[in-house]
Amino acid sequence: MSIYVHNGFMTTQQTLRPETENPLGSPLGNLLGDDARAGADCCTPAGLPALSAEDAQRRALVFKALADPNRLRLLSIVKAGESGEACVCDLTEPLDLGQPTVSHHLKILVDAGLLHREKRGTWAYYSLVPGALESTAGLLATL
Amino acid sequence: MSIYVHNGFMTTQQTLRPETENPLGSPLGNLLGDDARAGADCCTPAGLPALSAEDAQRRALVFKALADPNRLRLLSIVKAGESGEACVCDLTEPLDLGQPTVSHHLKILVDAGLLHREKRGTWAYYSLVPGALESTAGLLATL
DNA sequence: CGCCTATATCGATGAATGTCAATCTATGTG
DNA sequence: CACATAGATTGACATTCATCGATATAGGCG
Repeated sequence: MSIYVHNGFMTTQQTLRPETENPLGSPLGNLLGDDARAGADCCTPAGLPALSAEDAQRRALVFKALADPNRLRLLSIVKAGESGEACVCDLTEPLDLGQPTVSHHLKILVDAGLLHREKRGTWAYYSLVPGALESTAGLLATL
Repeated sequence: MSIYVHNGFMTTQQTLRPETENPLGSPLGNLLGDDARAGADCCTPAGLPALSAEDAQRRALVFKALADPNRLRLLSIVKAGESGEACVCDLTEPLDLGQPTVSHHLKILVDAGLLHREKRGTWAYYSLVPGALESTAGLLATL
């Protein structure tokens, strides 16, 4: 049994555009979806994965946002700021990236629910969403 | 090549590094570039990034391994198994992916230091590296 | 030995991603 | 109003990635 006949199509690669509102809800809003099964054989037949495809997709969005060195540094700089805020002009130079690129990265972090954006006057101030990093750590603990 | 000898011990923070040295083809391969532009009007000068480029790169590797829904589900299944193990035949079906693809994902997770691979007879058994998820959570807390 | 099974690796391909230059939008200021 | 500035958006390009089919390796069995 179980010759690897894969008749599937795009079962795993749905496009998830950050353009629109998050179709899966806030990536950090929800945790905990599991059911564990077990059995015994050569391996465990293991009916269903402990993590649903949707839940995995939602969590992967957050980790995808963290999967870039420049975005990690952006978070780090924002976090390290004494006021807890930073504007784009603060973030462009230390990373040695162009302004559009930084803006793009910041958007990804905002979409992932990690950063908050507040525009005051001409400047846009970014700050860590309270508890976001802790929630993300929770995504790992509840795999 | 191959033969990843992983001396399985970790020092809380920094042990999730793959054995392979990365070529670092990143276009921003510049650090310590002290180009300072005079006149900080808008925001706090904010000094240097709290996270070095190398550290960010290393951490991003781990998050990159987590940034795929199928890999998250693989981790979940491995973790959910009562024996703490799972072999590839267990992991191929629930994800509805081909065997080479699953093997590829597993390799990425092993390289990231998240999974351990042990071959017994014909089968390869994968298990969570003890403390790996906690260490990864630590990467977030110490941004 | 030859064959079967389980897993890994290779090569190709289409999609996603990071980056920049150019441009657009909004909010100032003279 | 004209003009300058901060930031976002667009379009293009090169790189990386996820996936597959085909093949290679390696252990088990007759």
